[in-house]
Amino acid sequence: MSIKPARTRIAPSPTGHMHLGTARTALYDYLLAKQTGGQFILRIEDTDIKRTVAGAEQEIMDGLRWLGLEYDEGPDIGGKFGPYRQTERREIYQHHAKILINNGNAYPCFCKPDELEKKRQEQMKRKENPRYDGKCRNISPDEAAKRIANGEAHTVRFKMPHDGITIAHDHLRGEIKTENKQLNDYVLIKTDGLPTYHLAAIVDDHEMQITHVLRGSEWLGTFPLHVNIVRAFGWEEPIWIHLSVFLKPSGKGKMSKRESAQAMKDGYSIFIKDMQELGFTPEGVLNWSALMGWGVAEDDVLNMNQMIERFSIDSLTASPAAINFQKLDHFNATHIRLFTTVDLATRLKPYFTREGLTVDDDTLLKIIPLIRERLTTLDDCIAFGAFFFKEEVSPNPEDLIAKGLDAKQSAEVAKKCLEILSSLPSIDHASTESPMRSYVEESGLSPNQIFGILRVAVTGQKVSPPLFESMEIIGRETCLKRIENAIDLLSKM
RNA sequence: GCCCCUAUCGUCUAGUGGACUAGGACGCAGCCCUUUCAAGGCUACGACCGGGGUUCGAAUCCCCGUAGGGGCACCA
Repeated sequence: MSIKPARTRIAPSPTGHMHLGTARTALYDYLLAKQTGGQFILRIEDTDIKRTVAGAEQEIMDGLRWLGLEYDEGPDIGGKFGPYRQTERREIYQHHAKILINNGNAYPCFCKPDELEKKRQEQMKRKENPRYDGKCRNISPDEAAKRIANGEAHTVRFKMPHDGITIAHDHLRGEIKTENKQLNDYVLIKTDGLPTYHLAAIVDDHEMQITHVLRGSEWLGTFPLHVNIVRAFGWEEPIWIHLSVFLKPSGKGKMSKRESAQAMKDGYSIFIKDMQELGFTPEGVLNWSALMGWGVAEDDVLNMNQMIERFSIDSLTASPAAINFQKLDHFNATHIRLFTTVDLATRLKPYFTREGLTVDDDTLLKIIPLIRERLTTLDDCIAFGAFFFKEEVSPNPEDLIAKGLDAKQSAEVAKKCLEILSSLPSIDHASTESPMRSYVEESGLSPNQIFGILRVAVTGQKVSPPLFESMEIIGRETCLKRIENAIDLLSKM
């Protein structure tokens, strides 16, 4: 369905951890670019030096790559339209600010921060909208030049028209009309010579030939400003798409530090780096976040190729979406079940080794079919499979006692199991099941009681993958040893 | 306070004037399967924010409320 190649960009600020919202916007950017045969670009918006956090840029790049959102151009790989870090583009913005000054759409401002702050306070006291009063709007170019030459600190402000209305067009919301008197003479270049977002983003999007700007709806307020800046340059506008924000699970407000901490306690996070550590998969995270804000009627389990195929900016939704972590679990588990055995084994191995276990690859491959459908997150493999890689297990003695039996009776059951199993040359699934079933029949006990004792003895836990298959993988000697140990434990009670 | 955006099951959403007894997914409840836990299958419960219009006809278009969200920086 592609018309012409789209160039899209994700333009995060390196001010903290990479957020879920960034990931979703990047996903949509990526899908649009790939679908149309265009390019997806990473641009770092680091013009606020005070807020820049060391390592944040790397985290963004790592996060995008982990998600599989490979960018075609970016700070670490370059590209035709670089540099891709705004602090390295200072002259470009200076140049463009001059263009605006020269064509009467911007002016130098010499007002001091404290004096502006004072005015703002007064305006608020008078219940007026805090707005720049235009003091420097009409300083003559000659005088301005002189003061600049004298080294007087100054900013550059956009000269917003006082009259009329600005009509901006958002692809999801249609025409957004704003009275110009509501708008402000925003600062374009700060005293430190670096641009604000308003100038930098507009200039870069144009210079980098971005065709579709996808960003959060928090930019809707300054959207008319941006449109005015584009028009002041006489440039063609990109297609603007303001995505809805994510709300906390209750739907009341954005995720705050408090909710983030609570989520972390529950084993969830809205930070990409955390999600990776918590055992979520790129496939799960992508599928989940994609559907918050993108209306897919049916068949909503999608991989990257399917998303690329089906994505459309026309089916994006404008209303805010409450985060639902249960649904993340669902998508994560669903994608885990879709992985091939080898793929899943590769992904699981780090979680086992992180736990200090030595992983034998053959064993790992064998246990995948047993644990796959039991995993919600990748790190669940510890709960379901750690005992395969341990020399010994240490069951809770209480757990060895079957329901309705006492320790002595349970020990008798364990002994009988040991007797049956040790008489077999091998305890593979095929040869163990039948004699064990016969024993259940004769004993008058339930499968639950007998297999329960055996399960705890062999795996060390009450909940495990299927018993006979597990014993086969653990091996005859180890199984018998573990049952003996269980008998020992029971007889001491 | 001012400006902007949004409004369908608890949640994410489909729906673009008649095909709607409003569809799907998550969750929840029940049943089946079953040696535990899952997975799987089946069934149930569950929504058009309110009020006015427009129209033969409105979830769908308009207006007014209401609610929620976002913004009002030399931050992005």
